[in-house]
Parts: sequence; C-alpha cells; structure tokens
Amino acid sequence: MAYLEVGTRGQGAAGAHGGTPVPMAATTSFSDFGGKAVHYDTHAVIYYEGDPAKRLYELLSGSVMLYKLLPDGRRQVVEVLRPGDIFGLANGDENDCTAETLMDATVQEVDLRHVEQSNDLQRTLARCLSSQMRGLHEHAVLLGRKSAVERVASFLMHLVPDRGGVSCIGPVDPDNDSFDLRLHMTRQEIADYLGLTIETVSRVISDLKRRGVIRVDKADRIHLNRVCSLCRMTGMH
Amino acid sequence: MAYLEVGTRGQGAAGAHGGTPVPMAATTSFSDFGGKAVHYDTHAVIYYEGDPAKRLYELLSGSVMLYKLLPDGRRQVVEVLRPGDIFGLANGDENDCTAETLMDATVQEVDLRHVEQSNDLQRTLARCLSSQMRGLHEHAVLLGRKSAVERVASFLMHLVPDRGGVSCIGPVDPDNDSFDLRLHMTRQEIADYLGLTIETVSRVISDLKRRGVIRVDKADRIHLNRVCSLCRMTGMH
DNA sequence: CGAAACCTTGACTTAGGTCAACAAAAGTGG
DNA sequence: CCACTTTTGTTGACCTAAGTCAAGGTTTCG
Repeated sequence: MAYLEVGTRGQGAAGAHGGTPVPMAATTSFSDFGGKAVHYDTHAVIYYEGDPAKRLYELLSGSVMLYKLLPDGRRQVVEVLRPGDIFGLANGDENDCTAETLMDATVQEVDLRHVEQSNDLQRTLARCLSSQMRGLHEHAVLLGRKSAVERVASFLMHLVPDRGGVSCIGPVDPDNDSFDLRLHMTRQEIADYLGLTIETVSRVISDLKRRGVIRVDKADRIHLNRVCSLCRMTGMH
Repeated sequence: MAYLEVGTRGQGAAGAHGGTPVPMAATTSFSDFGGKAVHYDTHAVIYYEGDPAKRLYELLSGSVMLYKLLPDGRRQVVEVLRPGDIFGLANGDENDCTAETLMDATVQEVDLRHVEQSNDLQRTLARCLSSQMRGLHEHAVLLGRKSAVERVASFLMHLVPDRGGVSCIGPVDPDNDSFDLRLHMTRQEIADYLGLTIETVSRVISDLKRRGVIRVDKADRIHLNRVCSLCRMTGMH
C-alpha cells in the first residue's frame, strides 16, 4: 500500500485521538485524524450492501460509485464520489449500498467508534454529508423528471469544472467554448447511474455527435465542441 | 401563529414509538438547544429554493416536503420529511430546495451560526443527515429503476410502520394483514414525488383497488387489505 | 491471434405520457 | 341550506420516448 498524504488538504493538525480542539477554520479532512489510507484497484469492491458497517471512508483520490441492486438484478448507481467525499454511512449497522471503485482509488479508513468520539470528525462529517445531500437532491430531479437527452447532457456537464452551476460565467474565450473530458465509467455504469438502458445512452451520445455538440475520440474520451450548447440541453436553462 | 415549546416530541420520531422514554445522550434533538418552535399551516412555504439559508430546521410534528423546480415548471419532490428530520441545509448560502408543509407542522428553528458553534448540534446533524441520506438512496432506486406499480406500492408501504423493512416480521395476526392509512398528499404531490404523472398515479391506485389489494374510502383514506401482497409489489422481494 | 468485454445500430414493442372529458369534493357566499 | 365556482381525482383514446431483442462492430487483453 503506497499512500501519500494528499497535500492540498487541511493542515496536518496532530492526528491525536479524541476531541483535541483544533482551530477549525480551514477544511479539516478525515485524513487528519487517525485511520489508515488504503489503495484499491479499478473495479474493486470496498464493501457490499448488507455488510456490517464498521468503518467510515473518505475518498482521497480516484473515484468510487455507490450502488444498490434489486433482487431481480436491476441496479441503480446512487452516487458517484469524488475526492473529499465520505461514504460507509449506515444508520443501522449494515451498509446500505455497495461501494466499488471506478478507477484506482485511495481511501482513508477510520474506525466508526473513533468517529463517534471525535467532535472534529462529526463536524467534518456533517459538512460533507450536507454537500453530498445536495447532489442527491439534484440527481433525484434528473431521475424523476428529465428526458434521456437532458440526463446525458447533465451528466457530461458535471464533468466540466466551473460550468453549468449557478456561478457559471460562460466560456472564458468566446471563440473556443470546448472542453476535453474522460469518462471513467462504461456505458452500462452510466446507464445505471442515469436510470436509462445502455442502448439509450449509446444512442443519445451518437445523437449529440451527429448534432456536432460533441466529438467522441475514444469511447471514454469525449470532446465537447460547444459547452454552452450542451448546457442548454440539461433542462436547467 | 401559536407556538408551544415542544419539549418532548409530539409523536415518536423516526423509529421510537410513542412512549419510549429516551435516554438524553442517545437521541439529542434540536429542540434541546435554543432556537424557537414555529407553527406553520397546511401548504405554507417555509422557504424557497434560492433563498439565503440562515437557519436550520427540525420538524417536530406534522409533515414537510422539499422540492425542486425546473425552469419549465416540472417539479420533483425530493424528500418527504417526518418528525425528527432536519432540513434547511445548504452548502453554499442558498437553500437548494423549497420547503412546504403538507399539513400543519411545528418546526424548531435554530440560527445557523448557533449550529456552527455547538458540538452537540453537529453530532445530531451528522446522525440525522446520514439517516436521511439512506432514504434518498432508496428513493433514487425507486426513481431510476422501478415501474409505476412498484413506485406506488413502495410509497404506500412506507406509510405502514414496521413493515416492508429488513426487520419486517410479517403480519402480527395472520388472518388480518390489513392497515388503514391517511395520505397527506394530493395525487399531484404523490406524482411529483414518485416521478410519475397524476394520471398514472390515479390509474395505478384504481388498479390496486380492482385487484383487491386496497380499498379507497376517500381519496386520501386508504385501507390496505393485504399488506404482504402490496409489499410483494414493491420490487424489493 | 482469438476470446471476451464493450459499444453501436436497427426493427419492433410497450409503459407511461398527453390530451380531453367528466365526476366528485371542497370551498364560498348569499 | 343551496347554487356556484374551484380544485382535485378518474377514465378513455391515443401517442411517443425509451425499453427490448437481435445482430454486428470495436477494443482490450491473455
């Protein structure tokens, strides 16, 4: 296991146990408090739905999806996590989702009893959860009310930093409103995330291609020709 | 506006039934820490999506829904809250949803700055949020992967205490597996919650009636003839 | 190279949406 | 208490977006 302390985050305030009162202005992170960093390969399962929950996890690098299965095999990817997100939550004592990596990932694992005791961890937890909750709210709108095109457009827009949100200021260069992105999910994973079938996802992508909004260099390498056009297809403007 | 200080929860909150005297440490509630209890009438808006967030709210009694609107008027009800739930969360400084009562409701309102300072409130917050998060995960499965019948069946089952969950033990009396419930939502609200149209909700209910699974006494008064049958229609067994 | 996994496309089906009419409650005001 | 409007719910006829099934093309990898 090779892990580097992710530098950008927090200030290495003594990882002491229990409620050491840390000046909490800055973005404290789970990695600042005990636990260990663990590396997982692509498509590794970190835990299964129904497993007893004994740890809390913070994603340090890479990407992880949480999904639930219905008994007949239908799957819904419920969250796609990015570094800084927290998972492993359970109110009872069982994990409510399966957690699987989408690419190599490093994860900070903290014992639940430890989390229970630390005021700082609780505080960080509350902040992370409320942020993730907003994401879930927005995703509920996508799943409940958006068309297939709107779903795919929204999905792609989420992969473009600083665009599409409330604070979106439009293209930096008005003559070149393009962006290159990498999907770290297969068509099936995207479909299960967006509540569609693999065929519909494929068809929508082909359609965006035909309309000149995107260019597909490789299945997982997509060039957005006009970010603003795509944004107008999300149903949010 | 008449508000009484609701020191002890009006109805048992999530999980606890009525008379269980709870040890303080385990289930601290927002009402234990400052703020004021406010009463809202049926279909009152507590705040709008986009309003600056300045308070945190705990639902003490009654029922509140959170919803988001798309610019063209499509609505998604994102959560239906029960006593003990917390809302008013915002990661930036704007509320991400509109909060509207479904029936008369009493709400404990705590200033956000106050929440920021209290370790106990942060702890309570983390616990409530992780519980609500599970609900959102399950709802994502409903919205992304379930048929109309499964959605309505799941919705109704959620209104039956102690049934349908992992811990469901089946009917108490094997000869009488019935239950009476009251909907506090219009067909339109149910539709917007389940990601369906009002017509589909109406048709599914008529269909359940025709099949003898339920009896509709008044539009909002529904008698479940066979809870187990209904449960088998949720897609989860 | 060959197998397996993944992606795309076409032809066809269908669950649920749309539109429209009507029925049943629930307010409102005299 | 009764007209009278408004809101809410139901039902039917029809339509369409997305699902299903099937075939073939690409990429990846041992």
